[in-house]
Amino acid sequence: MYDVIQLLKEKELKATPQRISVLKELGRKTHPTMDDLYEALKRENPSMSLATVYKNIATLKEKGVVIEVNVADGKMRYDVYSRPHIHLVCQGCGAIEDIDCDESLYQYQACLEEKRNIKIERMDIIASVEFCSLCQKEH
Amino acid sequence: MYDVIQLLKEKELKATPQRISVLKELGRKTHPTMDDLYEALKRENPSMSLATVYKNIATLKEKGVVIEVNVADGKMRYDVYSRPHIHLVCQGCGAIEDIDCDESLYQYQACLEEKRNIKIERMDIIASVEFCSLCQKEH
DNA sequence: CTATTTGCAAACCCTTTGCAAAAAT
DNA sequence: ATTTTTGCAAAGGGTTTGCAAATAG
Repeated sequence: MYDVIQLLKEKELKATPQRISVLKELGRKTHPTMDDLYEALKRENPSMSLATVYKNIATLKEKGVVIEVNVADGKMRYDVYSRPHIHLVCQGCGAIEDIDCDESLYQYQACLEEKRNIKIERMDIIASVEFCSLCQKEH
Repeated sequence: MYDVIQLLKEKELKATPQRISVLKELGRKTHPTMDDLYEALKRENPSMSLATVYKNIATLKEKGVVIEVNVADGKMRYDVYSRPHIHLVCQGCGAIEDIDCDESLYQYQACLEEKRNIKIERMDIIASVEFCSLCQKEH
């Protein structure tokens, strides 16, 4: 677990209780929706405002701490950025699991980046499953 | 170019002028947004309603003719499904280009499908580019 | 003739914004 | 003391829905 206060200092962001708990909650959950986040945060601080969560996410996104993943349904999901990885997305429920790149994928990516002069940010694999290991439900 | 009337007959959908032009327009453009579609369709038939386009897209989606791609910004993009392929997405503008899978990717996908007992529907690669070959602009 | 589809307007949901009060540095 | 952040409520933007009239088969 990263040091939230330290991280905020590095990014020159004020360490408000709201911001601290947003970051901590992001570290706890994997790829929560805004609703997931807000509900959890309100439980620990009932005066937490939805707008505050959105604003904090926006700020953290600008600083490169958080990335947004927008797949499967109309809802954004949020992810603390660490290293390049793949998102495996359940088409049924939108749940997301992180997968590390394997060697062949790294090679494919490097090749594509060079050929097109681009920088690959992420790779999302959208899949359907009979019994979803991501959300533990049938679809 | 596919035979639109024939396709609709196969899918047991009524061949209304609106539906026909939605399908034709989808064949003309690559990954249009709803706005792209609606604006083009209104030009050829000014009484075309936005709701009708949405409803047709929903119907065609159910029948497996059209898939939605939801990346980069809050806007859906639509794609007539043909064969498995990769979407290369420009992080700057959301433009999408189709790329065919190469052999190593097919292998990776097959391996992942077997290991996890899933069916991969598509793969989206989100990339940033200095000069976007997709939208022909700098980001 | 029957079932589907259209077009309009209203509703919906998620996200963003403006602003004055509160808090961080 | 200055600048950022909060919380509220209102606005925004894309998408969906209810319903009566029109149309396809």
